[in-house]
Parts: sequence; structure tokens; C-alpha cells
Amino acid sequence: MAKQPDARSQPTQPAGATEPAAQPPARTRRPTIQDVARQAGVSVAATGRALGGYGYVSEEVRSRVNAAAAELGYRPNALARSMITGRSHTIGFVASDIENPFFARMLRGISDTARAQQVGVILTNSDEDVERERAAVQTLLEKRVDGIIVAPADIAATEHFQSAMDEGTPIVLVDRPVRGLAADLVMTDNLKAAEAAVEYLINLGHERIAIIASQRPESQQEIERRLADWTSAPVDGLVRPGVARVLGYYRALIAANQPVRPRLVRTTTIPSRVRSGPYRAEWAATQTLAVLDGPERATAIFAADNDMTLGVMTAIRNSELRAPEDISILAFDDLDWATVVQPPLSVVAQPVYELGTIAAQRLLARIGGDESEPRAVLLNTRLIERASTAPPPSRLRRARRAR
Amino acid sequence: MAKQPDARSQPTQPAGATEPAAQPPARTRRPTIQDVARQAGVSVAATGRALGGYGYVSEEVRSRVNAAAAELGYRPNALARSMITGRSHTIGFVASDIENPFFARMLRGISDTARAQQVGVILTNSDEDVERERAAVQTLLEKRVDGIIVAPADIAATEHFQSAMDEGTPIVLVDRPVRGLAADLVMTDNLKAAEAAVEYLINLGHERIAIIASQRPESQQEIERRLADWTSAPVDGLVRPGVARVLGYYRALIAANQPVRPRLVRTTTIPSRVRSGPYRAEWAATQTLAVLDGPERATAIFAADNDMTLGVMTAIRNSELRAPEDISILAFDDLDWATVVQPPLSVVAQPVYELGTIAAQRLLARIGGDESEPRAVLLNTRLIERASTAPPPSRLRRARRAR
DNA sequence: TTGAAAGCGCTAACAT
DNA sequence: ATGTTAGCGCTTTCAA
Repeated sequence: MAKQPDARSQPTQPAGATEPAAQPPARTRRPTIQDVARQAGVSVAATGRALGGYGYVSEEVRSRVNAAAAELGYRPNALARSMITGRSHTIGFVASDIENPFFARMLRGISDTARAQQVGVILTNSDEDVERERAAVQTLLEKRVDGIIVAPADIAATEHFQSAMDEGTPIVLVDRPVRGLAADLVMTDNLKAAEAAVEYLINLGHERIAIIASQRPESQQEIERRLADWTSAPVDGLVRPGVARVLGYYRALIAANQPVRPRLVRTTTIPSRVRSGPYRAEWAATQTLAVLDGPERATAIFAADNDMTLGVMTAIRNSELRAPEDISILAFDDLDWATVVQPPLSVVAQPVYELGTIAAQRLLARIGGDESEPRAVLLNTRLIERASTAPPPSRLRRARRAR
Repeated sequence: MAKQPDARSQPTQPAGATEPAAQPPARTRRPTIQDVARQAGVSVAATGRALGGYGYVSEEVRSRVNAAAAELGYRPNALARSMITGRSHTIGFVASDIENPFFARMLRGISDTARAQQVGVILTNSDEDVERERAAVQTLLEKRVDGIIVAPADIAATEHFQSAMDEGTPIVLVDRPVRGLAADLVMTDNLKAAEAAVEYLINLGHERIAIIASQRPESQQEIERRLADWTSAPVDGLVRPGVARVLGYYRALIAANQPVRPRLVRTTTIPSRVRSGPYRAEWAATQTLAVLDGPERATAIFAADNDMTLGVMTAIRNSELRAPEDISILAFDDLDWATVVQPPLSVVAQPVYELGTIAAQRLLARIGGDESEPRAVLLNTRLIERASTAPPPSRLRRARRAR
């Protein structure tokens, strides 16, 4: 991206000058309900009722008020209204990074749903940083949003959410859980999705399947702990997506009696706090190269998220290998370019838009007074088979020989 | 995308239950400045000064107040504050579609800049519909945002913006101009960008360069009008990006004394109101097929935006042709997958993030009281040469023969 | 059905 | 340096 855009201004030629110079913007005080009342010759109360659509008003008054309002260019002040009613008709969304197509699409779902109910959306990015998230929540609460949807940055940071809820502002978690928080949760069933994905590769005949997934330091330990005892606790909805996907990978291998080859499991923590897209993708490319080499080289790769896929694709493109003949690729998330690359990518598609709409619906229901027990909604994925997955080379060779 | 996500709820197992059931959320009225004042044993005024950081307060009082506020869990009410100060510390952004990576990145620029000044961002999508845009602006004004950044849906629809400005709410236009509106404008110099892009292809030796660009009905006429008389009016900043790019294409051909081949200029209106991504891409694919055929077949394609590029790539992938040997491709916008496709795409990169930051800076300056003449800022692009562009086949053959 | 008046929670004069 | 008081623009009792 161009970092020095080399801006050129054109001071003399503004956006246009079709109209003759209008009068210097009057800049007079905005008309209030009082002004409208005076103009219409009725009380403020009646005016408020006519304009706000509450209480009794005669047709007579209503039309006089509307006329006066139109004439004065009256525009209601939602702030004043909110102060009294206690509803701002605004919700907050704390995403980790809105540039990520995943969150962008989710936001579309949220804002479409909100708009249908005349509710606005204030957006903030946490960048996976709990401090920023806390600050964002704080700001949103001060602005008196009616509720907050958040993709939490930390599975263990509950207090800010809890205090919001205690104050009566509902929280809905999307994409990731927070432990010990009795809030609604809407996310993908990542464990099941990953398990099915890897199972699909196994059924194609693959015996050396690699997974590329970047992880937080804590998650690495958690994975090991859970692997040590599958039965200790239910996994669903209680772990981060990244962890669930790795666990799903293991589970599929175990179910198929395949050995777990540590060299093919690239799930270690990425360096320091390198959490943004490009760096993660770069990291993924390096990891990919590592599994493409040696006697135990992978015949299939499961890329666990957007950035990983980007890295995997880059690495493959720069290698001698061809997909799917030499190496199968299965990616998480169906991005718009998945059909444009060569070969078109087979993917595990999450219902991202629905993640947004469902989260928004739950939140709006809470705002509307729904006091039922908080629910965890797990959405199912769909495996879309395109051209990047095929039986492994050995199989193909065998098949060819058989002919 | 999965349209029926087949949600499965788990009513019995909420997000978690680590903590012992906390006391039933008190749900008591939120503490106000009055409560804090009483608790601290000082006046509301002094409390306000201490908490709000304005006016004089002794250390003594400040600490007593802070202690009381902390104890009560006081949280300022930004609504009440805004009513008095007239500043909501919130701006609005009206994008056409936040799912479009272009606007997503721009929003990132806007929200980063806003956040640095403690300003929130309310987001809305217009979907290129003026009515929606009007409604969005109306809502934002009612919520008393301090200013609005908008990618206008219609170059001729001014009134809602004008009335906002008359009321004292500044407007900054991004990406596209609005005729006859004296507002700040931040956009890419599309004419120059397209001209340079096509010139680059010409210099590679191409003599049959196609352009794929979808257009609104009005734009088609405008292009013809402007072509008829280049000198009648300056083009910069006064036409939509799509129009400017087509004009740049023409200008480069003319400058190089190349004939304009109507068959290669695919800039006609797309069917009905099909303006969303997938359909536009499909349309682009069809157009691409058309220029790849016949005696006058193109040796290079200039794809004028995201969706066009997606379509062009799909069409090429499904054809017998290879890029860049048989056909060169030059795309507008540097998307994250541009380096992942085969061949890596040569692109005209817009400074999208900067579009956002600069627009936000201008708006914040206006909000801060900047009363200078509105400016049009045109940002320059950068041509990034990757592997999808090369000399045309004829040249290559000639070169090979020469060896 | 309408109107008068009391606030929502805070800041801004103003007086002390 | 602190307190008193009058609103910001609207909705909401409560009487009439």
C-alpha cells in the first residue's frame, strides 16, 4: 500500500460551483420543539405528542404541527429523547479488525438487522487487545448504547462485560466465547467443522495431512491439556475457534486411527504480538514450506483461517508443487477470491453473515426485554468441494498403473 | 455462502459456569453525578468539575470525588454532556457497502483517526441508493453526530448534504464528488491513474487494449459528452471514479495515436440495478469473454475495479489463454489476494487507508472550527508491476524469432 | 384531548 | 476554589 500518497490539493477549484454563491449558511440555532409549538400555536406537550407519535392528538393539531415543523426545518434531537426514554436506539460492535473480510461481512449482517429496526451501529476495533476492548466498552456505555456485540479479545477477561450487564446493558458474544460469562453467544461449531474437514481429506486417501494454524501462547497449553483427557470437559463453545479447529484435526486423525505427526502440526505460537494479517500470512508461508519437505512431507494441508490460507497459497505458488496433484489444500472460510485462484479452493464455509444477523437478533431481543437464560448458538458449516482437493499422489499413481 | 446455517442451540449449557451464581444483577438506577456529590460531601458543580476535568478543583476535593465515583461505579452520561456542549464526539460514515474491501479499509483509516481523538464512528450502508443515503444522513443528524463522511451514491443529489451543512454539521465526501456542493472532497486521481495504467500497457507494446468497467446509465452519456470536447471543462474531481477511469483510458490511447476499438471498450451499463459484487463480477466475466475472441482480440485487459477484476480473472481461468503470455491483465486496487493468484497481479494501487485518514482529518478539522474554503484533495496512485503484465504475444514471437 | 410543569444528567454562568 | 441555579430539548406525569 502506498504509504505516502503524495496528496495534491487544489485550493482554487472546490467540489463545484454550479449554484450562485448561496447566502452565508444562516447558522441560526436549530429549531426546537418549542419553536414548532409557538409557530403552530399549541403547547409543547401537544407538539411533542404529534411529532413523537405518542399520546393523544387531534388531527387538527397534528397537521398544524407537521406544517410548522416542515416550515421550520425541524429535526428531532435523539439525544434529548434518549435521556428521557433511556433508549438510544444504537448498539455497539467491538470487532477485532474490521478490515478482515470475516468481520466486514459479519458487520454487514449486524447492520442490516439493526437498520431494519431503526437501530444504529457504532463500530470499534479492538485489534485483539483487551485494553482497547475495555476502553471501547467503556466509551460505548458512556454513549449509552442499548447493547453491545463483541468478538472478545480474551477468553478470560470478563469484568468489563459483567459490569455492563450488571448495569443493564446486554452483551452478545460472537465468534468466540468468554469463560464464566452468562451472556448470549453466537459462533461457528469449529470443532465439528474441522473434524469434518479433516475426515474429508482422510476419505480422499490422505495419510499425511498438515494443519497450519497460529495460536496464542495460552492456547497451546490448552490444546495439550485437552488432548491429554478428551472426556474431562465438553469442548463445544468453550474454547477459541483456533483451539477448536486444532482439536477437531486431532479428533479426526484419532478416529481414523492415523498417527499424529508432530512435524505436520504447525500450531505453535506466532512470534511476539504479531497478530495482524500480513505477518500472520508470512508466518503461515514459512510453516507451509516446512511441511512440504522431507520424507514425511504432507500430501494435504488444512489452512485454519483467512491469513493462513493466504500464506499457504503464496508458499505453494512459489514452490514446484502443483495443487491438487501434488498437494491438496482445504481452507477455512469462503472468501470472494476462492474461485479465482488456480485451482479454485475447496473450503469450509462459515455462515458469516448469519453470525452477524443472529447475534444482532439476540441482542435486539434482549434489549426488547427478553430475560430468558443466555443461550449458546453454534452454527454449522458447509464443506464446498472445488478443485484444490484430490486424492494424494500415491493413490493417483496407483490408479494410473491399474488402468 | 450457507443460507440456512442450520443453527443448533444448547439451552442447557450456557457460555460457562465457572463462578458460583452471582447475586441477581442489582439492576439499580445508575449512579449520577448527584449521587457522587452526596457521597463525597461536595456540591454537584464541584463534582462535575472534578469528574469532567474542567474549571477549578482542589486536590482535596478531586480525590474525595474520585473515591466516591469509584465506590459507586459512576459512569458519565455522554448523552447529557452532549446536550449541553453540543458535541457528541461521534461522527457518521455512510459507505455504499462495508463488505467491499475498499470501504472496509477506508473505514479502518477513518476509525483509527477518529479513535485517536476519542471520537466514535457510526456506520451505515447506502447500497448505492440515494433514498437510503438520505435516511442515513437524517438519522445521523438526529443522533447529533459532529460531522459526516460519505461516499455519495449520486453525483447530483445535494440537498440532504446541503441542509446538513446549513445546520452546521460538516460533510466530507470521499471517493466520489457531488456536483455543486461546497464540501471537502478526498478522492483518488482516477483519470491520471487510468491514463498512466494504459500508457504503461502501450509502452509494453500492446495495441489492442480492452477496458472492462461497469457504468451507470447516466455515466455513459457523460463519457460521450466529454469525449466530444475534451477542453470544455476540467475533469478532475468532477466525475465519478468509473467515468474518470474510462476517460483516462481514452486519453492514453489518443495520446499514443492508437485507434479506439469500440469492441474492446466494455463500459456499457450493467443490467437493471444489478450493483452488488457477485453480479457485477459475473457481468465482467461475460464482457471479458467477448474481448478475447475474434480477429481484433485484446492482448491486454484493464479491469477498472474490484468486481471487474474478479470477473476478468474467472473468465481467463476458464479460457485456454494464459496470462501474461497470451493476455496481460492490469487491475485497479491492490487487494490482499493479488499476490496469491497465478500470475500475481500487476495493479494500480489506491491509497485507500489514507483516503480514510485524510477524510477523517479534514472532518475533525472542520469540527474543530476550521472555516477555510472547502478543498478537493486528489490522491495519487502507484502502479505495482507484478507478473500479470508483459509484452503482447506478437512482440514475444518477434523477439524469439530475432534470437 | 390538551396544557403546565417537573425532570433526564449534566455543564455553564454567576455569585460567594 | 466552591456552591447555587438555570437550563440543553425532549417526554411524562398530572390536572384541566
